[in-house]
Amino acid sequence: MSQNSELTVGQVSARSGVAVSALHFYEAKGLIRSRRTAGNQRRYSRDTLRRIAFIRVSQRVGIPLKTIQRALSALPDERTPNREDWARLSALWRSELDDRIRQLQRLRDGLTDCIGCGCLSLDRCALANPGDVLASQGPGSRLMVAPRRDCVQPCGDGDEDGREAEAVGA
Amino acid sequence: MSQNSELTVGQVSARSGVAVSALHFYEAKGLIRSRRTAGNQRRYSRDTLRRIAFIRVSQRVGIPLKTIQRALSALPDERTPNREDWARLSALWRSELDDRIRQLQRLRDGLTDCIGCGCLSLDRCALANPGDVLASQGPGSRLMVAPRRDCVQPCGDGDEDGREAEAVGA
DNA sequence: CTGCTACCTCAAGCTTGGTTGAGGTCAAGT
DNA sequence: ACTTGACCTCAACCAAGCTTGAGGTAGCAG
Repeated sequence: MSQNSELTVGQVSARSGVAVSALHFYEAKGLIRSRRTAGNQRRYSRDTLRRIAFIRVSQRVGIPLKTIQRALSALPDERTPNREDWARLSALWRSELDDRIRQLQRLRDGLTDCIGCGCLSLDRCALANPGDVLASQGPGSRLMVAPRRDCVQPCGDGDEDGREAEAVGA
Repeated sequence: MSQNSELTVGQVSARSGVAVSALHFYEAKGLIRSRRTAGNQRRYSRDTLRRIAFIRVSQRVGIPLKTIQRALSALPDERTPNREDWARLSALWRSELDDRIRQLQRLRDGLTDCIGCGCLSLDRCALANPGDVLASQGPGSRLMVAPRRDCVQPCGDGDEDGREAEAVGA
């Protein structure tokens, strides 16, 4: 058995539930590293599993791989990361996560109001989060709703007219 | 002025903050519709702004465009949607949003524990959400973490060994 | 009539996060 | 020696959600 404390790519895949191709991909992106055998095969140290765990958790928080990579690169090189290292890293996402939860909650509350009034006026309802730049740091790629001007103003006041000036400002 | 209650694409873009190209895109995907002038230019009815508002909100909830499209297609054709219509639609995302908030909260709590122990053991920590299939319904495209087996088991028990059998199943 | 801007179409390109496939090697079992 | 399975590389492809660019039209001002 290859219980030599080193793992093959297949073993890592099986134990992590991450496809081999994804592991290659992560390696290409610098998220994990491997030693090569004489025959050019990858061998992973056990803490790679922890890296992968971190990657998966981070993805679920909604962090893009690039950011995860940057975070991981803060781990000590040539020393197996210890508890504290991982704790420090995990703590990084904590506030990110808090933010995202708060955003969604605001969105939900707004939406609830909106459901009540049915107007979908974004002045008063859901999207009315001016300065909500961190918003939509959603997973995947760009939703990037914020940077321009997040706010649509469909309904003026009553139901569905609204000609409240072309105050769109360039 | 084209205050004829119909809007040009540029006006809609300005008022919604959505790029003209994106509006074309939405139209191609069947999320919005337009009338054409004799000269083949698009003219939008005012409720289009509300549709766009709905689209943006939905995206922030993390709903993919295709799903949003399906939802929008439930709106009455050839009758301007009223409050109730919009309210019904918005309500659709309500539970979705609740789910996502709950997921993130669980993730946060798990992560908090994890920060304490620093082990990043996904048995006990953050990712240990078996059967969490709805998870990672994140925006953007696929994070699709769940369908296979979401759980990595990096650390056995102590710190960084863990050879708890190759119980990886299949 | 010229010129300008806003508009049109269609195709190609971009980013993220991978997967799929072709063509070839390594390592182990018989 | 041969076969099998796991592994290797590299390029191509996928889906979402757009943007960019080329080449052309519409419509208004002067």
